[in-house]
Amino acid sequence: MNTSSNSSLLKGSLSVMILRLLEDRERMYGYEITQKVKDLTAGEMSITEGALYPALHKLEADGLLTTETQIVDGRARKYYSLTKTGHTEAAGRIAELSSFLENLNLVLKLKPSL
Amino acid sequence: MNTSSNSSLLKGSLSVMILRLLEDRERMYGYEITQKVKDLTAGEMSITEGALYPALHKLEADGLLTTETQIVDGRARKYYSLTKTGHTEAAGRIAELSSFLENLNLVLKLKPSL
DNA sequence: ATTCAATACCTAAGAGGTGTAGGTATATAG
DNA sequence: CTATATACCTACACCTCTTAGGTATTGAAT
Repeated sequence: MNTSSNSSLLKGSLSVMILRLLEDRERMYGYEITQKVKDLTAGEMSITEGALYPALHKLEADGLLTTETQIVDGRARKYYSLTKTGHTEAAGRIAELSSFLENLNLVLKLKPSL
Repeated sequence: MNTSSNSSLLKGSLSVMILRLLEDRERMYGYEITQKVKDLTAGEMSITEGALYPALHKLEADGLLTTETQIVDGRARKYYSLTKTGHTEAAGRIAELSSFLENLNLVLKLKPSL
């Protein structure tokens, strides 16, 4: 994936993406998240499993997600859902990131000084 | 500054901001960059010196910036400018970051699935 | 039969950017 | 004479991410 050279994430954005996806979908498993991100970005963004699983585990350890494992077609799937705290935190972190991105854009798209 | 608790940068965004500011202004010194970012973002974003100076030094070591020191009002200022390579790299990195931000927004603003 | 791709989870080690917390020094306002 | 703004710097720790593995099942292709 990523025909172009760079696919590196910006530190901190991954967990917020996970939170955002779970706000929309209620219940997702790891592999599904990687595919959903690829779908949404037309293959331009891939999240690596080495980043995803630790992020998921941390979110769970922090009490924002709960898990439920199911066997589907002979393979184990670990479904993640937002806890009540997770819903609240998700809203806050998404707002925070959005605000940061707006500020970042103010810098990136600054009007040329004459 | 930042009355609110969080002011942390997304890893990798700082050097691109520096490059972007220098595309606009030709010549800037460190302290000026911190002030410019505050101005542009109405005080909502502050870049810490502990991040700024190492970033500036790395950009210089990588050949993207050159420096010129001047004494102004009794204080030393170290002016940074884009090298020829720096101009090229700046364009590339800004495009890369912009592309990443668009993809990130695709995830953050995804339409609710019905 | 065997091999490869996709599905599905995981971890360890290391790199690298950032924040915290210092340090030095000058000019100016109170 | 002290505090604030200006102006530079570094060391250390933290934390995310990438790289590079590992295990296992299913289904398609050879």
